[in-house]
Amino acid sequence: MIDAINKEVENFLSSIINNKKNINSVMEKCSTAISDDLSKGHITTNVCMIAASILKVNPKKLADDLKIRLEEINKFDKVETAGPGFINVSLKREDFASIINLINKSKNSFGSSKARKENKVQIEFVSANPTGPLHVGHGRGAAYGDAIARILESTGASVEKEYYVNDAGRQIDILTASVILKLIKNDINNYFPENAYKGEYIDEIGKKLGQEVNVDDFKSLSTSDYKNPEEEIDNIIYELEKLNKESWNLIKNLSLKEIVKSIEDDLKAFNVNFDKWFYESSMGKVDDETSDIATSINKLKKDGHAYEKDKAIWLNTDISGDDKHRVLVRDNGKTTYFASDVAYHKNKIDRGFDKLINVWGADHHGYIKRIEASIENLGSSKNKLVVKLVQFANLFKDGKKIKMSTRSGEFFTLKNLIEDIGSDAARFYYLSKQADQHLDFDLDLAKSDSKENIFYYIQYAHARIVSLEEKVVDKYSDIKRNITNINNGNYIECDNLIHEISKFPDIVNKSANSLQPHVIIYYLKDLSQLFHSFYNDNHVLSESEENMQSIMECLTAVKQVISNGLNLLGITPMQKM
RNA sequence: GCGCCUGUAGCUCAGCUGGAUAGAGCAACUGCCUUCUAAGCAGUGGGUCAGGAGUUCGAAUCUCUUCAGGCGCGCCA
Repeated sequence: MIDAINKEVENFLSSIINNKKNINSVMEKCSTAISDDLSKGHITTNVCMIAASILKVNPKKLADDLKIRLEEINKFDKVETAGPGFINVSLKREDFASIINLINKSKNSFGSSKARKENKVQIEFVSANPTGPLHVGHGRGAAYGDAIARILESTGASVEKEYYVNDAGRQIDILTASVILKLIKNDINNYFPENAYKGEYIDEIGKKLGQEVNVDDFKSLSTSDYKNPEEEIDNIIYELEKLNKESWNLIKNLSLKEIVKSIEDDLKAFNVNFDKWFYESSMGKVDDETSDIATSINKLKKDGHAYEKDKAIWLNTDISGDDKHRVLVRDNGKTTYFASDVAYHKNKIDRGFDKLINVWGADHHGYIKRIEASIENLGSSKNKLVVKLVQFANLFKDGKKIKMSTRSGEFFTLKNLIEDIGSDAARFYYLSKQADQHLDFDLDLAKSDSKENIFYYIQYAHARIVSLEEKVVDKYSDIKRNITNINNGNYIECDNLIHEISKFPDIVNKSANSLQPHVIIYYLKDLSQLFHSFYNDNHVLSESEENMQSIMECLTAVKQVISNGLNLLGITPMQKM
């Protein structure tokens, strides 16, 4: 029906505007959509106000003219002008109610579209260093990345979810050293450097490796005084590696494997599954000329974007407006983390994605420009890359902020969170606010049984409908489903619900275009509110059988929309509460 | 100093590609369970949309500016 209006609007515009370009511009800017609520008809358009600003005429006058045209095509129940120049269209009842049948026929696919079928999208998210368990900060990135993957997929994109494993840098050496030191602690007087990882998980990895590795050679480690913690840990790594290179590498690989496995398990428990785990180490080392990392650096050098200065190799990042040039290869010959990332993004682009979405912690925002520069310098367009920043989440329990301290190894992990409130509630609250804004996450609220807990409020609506469906079948085992009494206007109590569910496809598109899952959450809250209100005002089981047939068709559609919305967020709808 | 984000009801937040009287929950007060799940519903009160200027027929929304808060600015990852 919106299409029918749009078609007539276009005819109308071409009769008053003689410039094709201006017509297109008006069509693009104006909005013809489901109205906010029924007091404004079913469908509303602001096209007259947009056109008026170009034509410099009175928008109300345009609206009066368009109204007459819309009435002439005889497809609608009522056409009205309103306010400064809106046109509100009321549909015929059977057109209005037809959405119920559409939803119940489309089922899971209602709300999805093919709007962006050409888009091959890659989303890289979480990508936490594999040096410890995921904490609640990572959880937010995980919930967000996974949700936008689902939402984009439902709007026709082909999405690949990828985790970038930083397994090549110094952090992994520190991890390895930490594990070894824990294993030999009795032989070295419980010596433990300040900068090593201290968490319990280090002991656990040690225990798991116990039989498989031989740590005797490491026991002769000499511990002397160091000037600072940084130097200390670097020297310990150097010494340990020298004592037994083979064991070192074995422990390194096994520790990494353990950690990645535990990260993967935590994410699975969080209903997040990656399509690909990309290892930084798979891009090789700079001294191997055929490696990804060497070829990208060499290409940058050859094209004059990278140069040598003070024995280091620098990338010229002027093209993106970065404040200074960045080091790719240090004066000691080792590549930087940035060099890996340059090669990684080249790798991603070479894999042929139309769009790359990086979900990063907000503390990385200063990093965006240099990556954009590298993409441009490697001959691609930085417009392919979209970086979404995710702010940290503060957790509150008993009204107090939960302290995060990574160094000591004592922190509230994602696993703790899932055990505490469940994966679904955790995902829901992570997604309840725009990702790039600070989130105060109240654990007590997430478990509370009041309306303030929107998660349960929405689930409750779903569960209530499930329960009603069962009760109705108990009463009339052979009840037929149809919407006759809604179509003929004998039953109008569902109208608000019908109007609300018809908005869902627009909501999904809006969420996809803006990459904002919280749009869906607020919509589901509104829909649930209308449902609970309906439920209190109308005792379904006391209705006539004919009314009930219609009501249940409508409520099944409502249930379907809630379910589809929750699924886009990676949340399982509750059948019972 | 530079960059990014934020400032909307007492509190927590929606609304921000400009549009119809600025919304919701909580908290306060008042009603609704002999009937489908009260984790519910209905109602009342509560706002200089941080301040100022500009663009516009129209600004919480766009621009500039001031103030306040958060984060980031390594040859770390």
